[in-house]
Amino acid sequence: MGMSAPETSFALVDCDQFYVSCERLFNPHLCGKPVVVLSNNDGCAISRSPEAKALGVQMAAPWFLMQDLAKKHGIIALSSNYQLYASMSNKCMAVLREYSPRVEVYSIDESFLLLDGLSPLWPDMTTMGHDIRRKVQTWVGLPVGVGIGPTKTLAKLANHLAKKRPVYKGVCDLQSMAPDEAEQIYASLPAGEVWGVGYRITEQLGRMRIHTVQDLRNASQKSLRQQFGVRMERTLAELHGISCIPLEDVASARKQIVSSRAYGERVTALKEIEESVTMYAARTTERLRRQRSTCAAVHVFVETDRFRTDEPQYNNGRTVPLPEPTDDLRVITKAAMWGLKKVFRLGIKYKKAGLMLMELSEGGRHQGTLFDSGVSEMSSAPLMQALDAINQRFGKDTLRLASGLGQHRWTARFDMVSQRYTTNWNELPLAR
DNA sequence: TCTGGGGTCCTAGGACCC
DNA sequence: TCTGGGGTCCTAGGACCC
Repeated sequence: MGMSAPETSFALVDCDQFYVSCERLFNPHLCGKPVVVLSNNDGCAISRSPEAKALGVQMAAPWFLMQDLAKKHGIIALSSNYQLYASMSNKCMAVLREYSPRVEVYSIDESFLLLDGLSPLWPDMTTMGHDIRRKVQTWVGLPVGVGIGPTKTLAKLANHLAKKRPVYKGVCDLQSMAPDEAEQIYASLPAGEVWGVGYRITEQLGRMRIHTVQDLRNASQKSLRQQFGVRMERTLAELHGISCIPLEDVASARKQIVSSRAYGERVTALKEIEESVTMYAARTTERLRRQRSTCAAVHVFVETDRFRTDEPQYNNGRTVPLPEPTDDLRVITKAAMWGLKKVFRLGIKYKKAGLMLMELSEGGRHQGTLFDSGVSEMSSAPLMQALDAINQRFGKDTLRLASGLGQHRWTARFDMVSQRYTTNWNELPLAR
């Protein structure tokens, strides 16, 4: 009798075209039509409906280049609404936590679930996968795919199969397959589909005649390690079912916090850049406090338009050490303004500016007032519209949507009986 | 003429992820 | 005219130390 190794198992649950799916939930007229969600300044398409993908809209495609295509096929383009997506994401994650006590929220639309010890609860894990799909669809209204495997890398790959190959109907469990069946699938997948194998490495692998996932699995561990480093070595082990990337279900504090934005129009005046950097200081400091950290250095940077290759480029940044670790907005803003003056040059057309909080440490001293500028005066109109749409769609008595705006938590409530909105503004408990 | 060996810390750059 | 924003980790090389 052979002892079977205690095998660990992961699921990756990921929402299809997350941003577009959220928008469709609030506006069902968008269903079945080509839809894209755009990035800041309506720059790039960052989420595409299947219909838009079929028309050839690529991920991160510059939207101004798609105008003809959009007009011709009636592609609907929407500006992004992150507060809404974050809210929907939380709802999804709450459903997933009913399936496993160990959930790692990997991104706004993806979670890893540790499945160890759960198999007695289900006839098989594919059944569980379909149950997850059904429940998220019913309770939250969003379509998800489920991939299952003995490592996170294989669960990711399985998730890709679940979404791309109709035969799986949205759930793919690599662990339920016979080894030769799995190998056939690996031989049909390009190596670039593997988590951690990006554009550059795919190119290099191609030159080594490594084209498919199966080719990669058959490659020599030593030579991969030598050419690509320890991360690739780990990826290889994971492809062989040896789990070496653990579940991180305790969210760790950020090591750096960035806020930056490209300007809609190019900017030449210091004053305007100062205004935006003041905003970035407030945003980053809020996040800093939310995770109860302090920072010991502030990095401010400015850039010209990198796409205007016909014009001279200027990229500069300055790291300003702080006298002591702090989360005081006044100190951080002051340091940022000082650094900005050091990198600002007259006569340059700036396209982008940003701020990074560095050398973060957890705990530490929290002091001062968090907000002294007008960041909280964001428009609540889009949120109101969204709330309206949710109510129309679900017809419930009341629905609540909370959002952090500046130093306040804003909660809107819609009462279907009285047909009235009520809003609450609460002080956000950031400082201890 | 000859020009060690071992260690740490820091930074820039590269690659990846969503 | 118009091209996103926010992260992580690893490595190589230089400075510096004894």
